[in-house]
Amino acid sequence: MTDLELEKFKRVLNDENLKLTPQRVEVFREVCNSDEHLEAEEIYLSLKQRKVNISRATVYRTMDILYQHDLVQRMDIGDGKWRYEHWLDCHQHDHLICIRCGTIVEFVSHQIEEIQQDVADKFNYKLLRHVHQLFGLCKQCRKTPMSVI
Amino acid sequence: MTDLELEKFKRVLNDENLKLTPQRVEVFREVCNSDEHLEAEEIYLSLKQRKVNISRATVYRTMDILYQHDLVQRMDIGDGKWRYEHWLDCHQHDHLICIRCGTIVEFVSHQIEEIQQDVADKFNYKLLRHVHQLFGLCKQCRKTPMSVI
DNA sequence: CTCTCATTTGAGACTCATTCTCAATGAGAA
DNA sequence: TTCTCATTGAGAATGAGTCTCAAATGAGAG
Repeated sequence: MTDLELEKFKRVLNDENLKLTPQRVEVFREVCNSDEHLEAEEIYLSLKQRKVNISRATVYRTMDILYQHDLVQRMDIGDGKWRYEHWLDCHQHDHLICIRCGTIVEFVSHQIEEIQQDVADKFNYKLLRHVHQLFGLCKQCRKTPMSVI
Repeated sequence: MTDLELEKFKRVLNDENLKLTPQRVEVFREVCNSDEHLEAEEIYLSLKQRKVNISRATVYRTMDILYQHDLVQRMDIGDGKWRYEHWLDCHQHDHLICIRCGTIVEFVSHQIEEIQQDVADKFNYKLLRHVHQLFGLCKQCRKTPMSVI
């Protein structure tokens, strides 16, 4: 977690009249220091392993604040769980997901972004955000026959 | 529900050694006769209203068969519920969703499809399916000030 | 048409991610 | 340091979806 990140978090808490608590800082640190797409439960368990005992409720509540204020990004790959990734200084990107091993690759296409905007314009929608996920088999997994699953 | 649709369903059931039961037919009919993006619970309630009492479990089980065999399409807009739409003779399309009123518009872009394929190729993934959703405000809702929510 | 039996159904228990409740604690303004 | 609300933790509650199991039933065999 960089100073910049912490500062930004403090500013958000301050602007929203929320308190800077050790629990909130630890949860934010956990997400900042990982490059994975983390589930709330994983964050909870990582903290626990580091002897930082914070309740699940607080983890969920903090992730909500972080998400609502754009300090983290979240995604849902259809299994009913949110996955979070740190987001500061990151540009928008989309995901390519291996349905067998779960590997997630990030991609960016300005061309697609332009077309998305055109589509929204065409239907008179004000475009606010999007979800774009490609599901398939990664290099490794496409080699292994399906029967091995 | 067209004869063609029913035939296709019968063929699937037959191929999979599944039985043709009145419950399965009624659930399939319900989806075929709607142009909405239906939740399982909505299907259950619509049937109930028509005095067709089928248990939730059977609705869920039938939707699963239909989805697994490509007789319906399903989508998840991030609220933890699957929404189903009938699919026969339909080409692939994506969705533009109003975050205020929930209106869903379908769109197709061959250009985006090509780029998606290029992205998958680039990372050596075998592309199997994708999720592409644009979230925004529809023509009506962008007029109304946010404070009205 | 009847028999047989594996499949299917319904009712309700269960799962699991997430949210809620509420008493106890703590941040931070004065 | 005091005061006051926001925050926390523990566990209950929620809700979509799945599972269990006894009873019912489709459909092939005779």
